[in-house]
Amino acid sequence: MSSPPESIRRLGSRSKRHDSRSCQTELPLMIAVDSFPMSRFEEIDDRYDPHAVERETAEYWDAVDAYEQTKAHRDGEQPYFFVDGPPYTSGSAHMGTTWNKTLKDCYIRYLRMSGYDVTDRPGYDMHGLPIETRVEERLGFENKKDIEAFGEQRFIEECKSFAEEQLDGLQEDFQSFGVWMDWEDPYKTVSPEYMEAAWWGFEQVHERGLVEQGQRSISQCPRCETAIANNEVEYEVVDDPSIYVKFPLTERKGSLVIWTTTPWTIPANTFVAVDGDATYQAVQAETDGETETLYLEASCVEEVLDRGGYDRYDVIESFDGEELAGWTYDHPLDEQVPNHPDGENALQVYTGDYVEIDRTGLVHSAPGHGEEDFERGQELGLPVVCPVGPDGVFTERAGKYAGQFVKDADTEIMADLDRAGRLLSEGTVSHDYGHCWRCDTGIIQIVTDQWFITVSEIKDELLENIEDSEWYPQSARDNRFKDFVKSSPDWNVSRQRYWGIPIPIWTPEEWSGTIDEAIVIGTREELADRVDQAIDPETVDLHKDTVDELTITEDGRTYTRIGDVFDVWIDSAVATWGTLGYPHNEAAFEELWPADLIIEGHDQTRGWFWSQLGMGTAALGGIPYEQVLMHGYALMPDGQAMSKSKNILIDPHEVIDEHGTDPMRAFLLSFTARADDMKFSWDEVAEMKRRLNILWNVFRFSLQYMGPDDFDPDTVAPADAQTEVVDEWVLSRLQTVEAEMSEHFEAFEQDKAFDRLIEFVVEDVSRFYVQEVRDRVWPEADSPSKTAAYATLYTVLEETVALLAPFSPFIADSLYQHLTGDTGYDTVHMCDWPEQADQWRDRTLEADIEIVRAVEEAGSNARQKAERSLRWPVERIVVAAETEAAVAAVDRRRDLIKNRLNAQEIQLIEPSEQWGELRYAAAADMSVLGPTFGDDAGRIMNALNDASVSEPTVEALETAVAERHEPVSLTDEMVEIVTKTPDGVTGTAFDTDGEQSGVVYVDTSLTPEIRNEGYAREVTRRVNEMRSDLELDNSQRIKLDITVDDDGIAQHITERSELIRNEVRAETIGTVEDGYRKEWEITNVDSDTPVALTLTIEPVAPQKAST
RNA sequence: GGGCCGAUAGCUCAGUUAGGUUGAGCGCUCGGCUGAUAACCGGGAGGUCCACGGUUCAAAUCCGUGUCGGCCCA
Repeated sequence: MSSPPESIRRLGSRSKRHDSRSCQTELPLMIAVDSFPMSRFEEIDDRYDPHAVERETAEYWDAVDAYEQTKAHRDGEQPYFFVDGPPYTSGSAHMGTTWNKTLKDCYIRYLRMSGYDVTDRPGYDMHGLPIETRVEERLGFENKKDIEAFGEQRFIEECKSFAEEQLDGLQEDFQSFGVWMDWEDPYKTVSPEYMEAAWWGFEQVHERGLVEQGQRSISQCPRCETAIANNEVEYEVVDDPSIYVKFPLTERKGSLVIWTTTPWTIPANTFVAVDGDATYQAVQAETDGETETLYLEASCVEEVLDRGGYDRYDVIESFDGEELAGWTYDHPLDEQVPNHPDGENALQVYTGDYVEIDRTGLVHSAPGHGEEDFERGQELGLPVVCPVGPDGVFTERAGKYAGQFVKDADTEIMADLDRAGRLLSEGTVSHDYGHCWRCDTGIIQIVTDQWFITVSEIKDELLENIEDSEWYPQSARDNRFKDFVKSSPDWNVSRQRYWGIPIPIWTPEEWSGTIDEAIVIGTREELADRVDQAIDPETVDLHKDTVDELTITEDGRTYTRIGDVFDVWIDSAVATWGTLGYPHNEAAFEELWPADLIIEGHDQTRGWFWSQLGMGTAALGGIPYEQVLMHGYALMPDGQAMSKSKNILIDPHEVIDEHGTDPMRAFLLSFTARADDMKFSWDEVAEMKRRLNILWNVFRFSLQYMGPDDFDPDTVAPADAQTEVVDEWVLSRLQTVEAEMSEHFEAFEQDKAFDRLIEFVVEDVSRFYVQEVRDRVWPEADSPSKTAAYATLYTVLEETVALLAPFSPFIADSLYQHLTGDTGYDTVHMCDWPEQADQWRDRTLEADIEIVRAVEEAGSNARQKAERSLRWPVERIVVAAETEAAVAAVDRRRDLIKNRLNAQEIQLIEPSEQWGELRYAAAADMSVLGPTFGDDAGRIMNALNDASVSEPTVEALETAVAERHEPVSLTDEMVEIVTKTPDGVTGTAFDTDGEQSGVVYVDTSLTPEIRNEGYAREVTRRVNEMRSDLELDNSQRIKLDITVDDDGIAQHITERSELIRNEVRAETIGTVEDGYRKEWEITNVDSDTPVALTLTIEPVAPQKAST
């Protein structure tokens, strides 16, 4: 993505409330939404309930026109032309579409926040055979004749209303996914404006001389009676005949042997192809005493003769393939098909580069059917005979088979060949065979007249234009896409159907067949000008039923429209200008074209990515999109493809019902959008909900204090407050996260951006910062420390929800409203994307805290080993730092570590020093000691085990052994040095960036002071739990009664009663007769025995508090 | 049959650009915390990095072959 203009970048998030251009200023809205009163710091629900949040936020959006305002807010800024790839309007949104639209929404929201005026018109692909077949099914039609009987016009109406119906469903689906696009004004490929865009594009292509009519071998669906595109062919395994046929040679003895799975193409046989470089053999084969000569490729001989059931054979001669060229043969069905292909060059052997050496190495070729056969036949100037009609029925040309459906004639053809002694072998084969993607009918290859855009003529230009686009990932462009473009044939754009954009070609009576003689119409206006009938270009519909009536008379000749409609891929191919209403509206096209960005799945490489390149290049000489984000496919949890027809799918609505839209979106967006497929996972969606809940809890915590304390974020920014180390740290982290997220977004890696954000919320804000500020916000009295914490939290939260907005727009906006009330924008989606502020970025501090956290982790591990809970202070913590970075960080952040680990003192040991209280011992390795010392080894081992030395060296151990045993010479291999800590001390190593950085020792020795503090905290914790049981407000005062069944402990508690009173907001500690009583058990730390503790609390009536 | 992509802990994914002791979250398990609490924290177990072969001192990573899955093509 390119950078937005400076003027936009400079609008930092902190200044946005004073942005004079905000809609809020221009459109003072009367906001009074009963269901969503957004007064600042109002408490939020106890638990994050996605459904409630989404319902309320959607209502709120409607009430304040949030989408419209957000769009208007960027009106006139730097334009960003995003183009929506139109989903096809048959059926509802599946997980793949959901992922696709969610990605689009995420990037559009991000781009808007980054300051762009983004085009966001959604589109729908509404023409084409799939809809026709669905409508045919609905109406119970069998074939085209039913449609003709029903009436073209009525049928087109039915298709239109079916498509509109489906469109409505999709619109609802997409909105329920929280996608913000211009749902009021989608582009529809069936509208006259849009159809005109296709006409216009086609006319441009024609003017470049790239339109022609011609014969081609095409895939035909005999039921739909139309050509279908290669990518509309679905392959399925079917059983077909597998026959070896002898073609009798005319000028020499014997027969060529060919193999085919389509006996019905033999009537059209025109030549036999061989591999010029292969070796063929003449074989004398014998069966039942009769011999015959067969010609086959050498490596195929044995298998074919075996299949033919011959008793024996001899190879009598060898030929290069080249030598066979020119041999002539009799048509194998010469009696049954008298009018078979014939002529000077027909019924001969030719070389062909499509010949594969399998089966027989000789290929039966019928230019009237197969694509390769057709092309080779054209080269050779052979006649093209196709004795099959568009409905798959043999024509008169097929002789005795005329009137039969081709597949039905297979049996008879094989029988006839057999009778003539020309069937060498007959069997069946299971193989992939093409079927119509809509009606599942087996396709046939036939040659018919079709209209083409001759993209093969501009292949170099296509490949050059590809270079003008950036793909994410780029490898998809350079491998997959280029390969496809290199091998793409001319584009057959004609379909013999009804529901499509009519091809705007009018041909005269007695037309010669050349394009020069035809008329191509580009616009509605031109149509109105030239046709004989009076039509209004503003209102005319362009569908087949209308335009087929229109004639053109020029220079005394009358022209009628050809009957065909466009391949539906033409429709979406013109989307970049169709979506702008071009050519009808010129201004937007001039300003915006080509598209800045398109986002689609990798199946579109051969679909929309290609069709747009082809059409854009042929019509306008350029690629119509500059950036492509190509994502993967949505798969089932087990990695299988989803399939609607097999009912193997995850319905997005089911996911929303179960977990909510925001968690689903977060899940979808947490995957890379760069080509990899996504496996759906229910668990991960639930996990996303849990993570969003953590953010929810952070808000709950913050609002609980900011509200009652009347904190005013508009008067205190962090820069004005007395911020402390953790405040500065979390603000620095925020800047880092913002910088990283922007970087990832620019690289179209929203998944990584999202990771950074969630990690920040969970690890830094929730687990560290909130824990750290709790003590600061608890006291009721105002303090600079508390204010700084609020100001920090406010900034962090406000920017965090902005960062979250593209991912989970509902919860982000809901939290934003709770935070800003009526002081902010009406929606978080109007905010500027938070940019990092250098003033808060402090890398040293961030690195320090990383070390602090590593020390803390090791410290809490050491505490756990010593079984001393965090509630209990420890006398001291010794950090033996092993790196200079650790020394510096621990030294600088002593207080923080003290606080986090509840220690009274932090002692720092530098790498050059040794902690004097440590001792070292050795574990002997007997596998080394044994061979070295023999009998003595056991005694040396004992001496080593008893040793306790002050330095971790072999020399020190030698000395120790010498004192207990006798001097010996030890090596490093003989011993492993182990550390012995003083009594009451446990240690755990810590590391940073994978490097061991030191050891944290915790001294758990008890002192009277520690006992006072520890027992007091045991009491406060339990009292506070009881306050929670009673659901008391934070400010509620209580009376407290403490009874403990141990005089020593009672004494410790008494000595800290002041602390307890403050921590639990108790007015008095004494006898409470009538309160909430609870029995507890605490542990006497000295004797490790349980002690009964009874606590009673009673809320006191609030006096008119002065606080 | 061909092209492209993927395969790493029970699950979802990092790590592959540039070879150097495989990581995270979830789940499981043990423990802790308890004024955000249906939240949160710490410890632990858990791996043939799909298989085989090659290059290399050294391969999850590079090369080759194969298997499985996905997309596209025939």
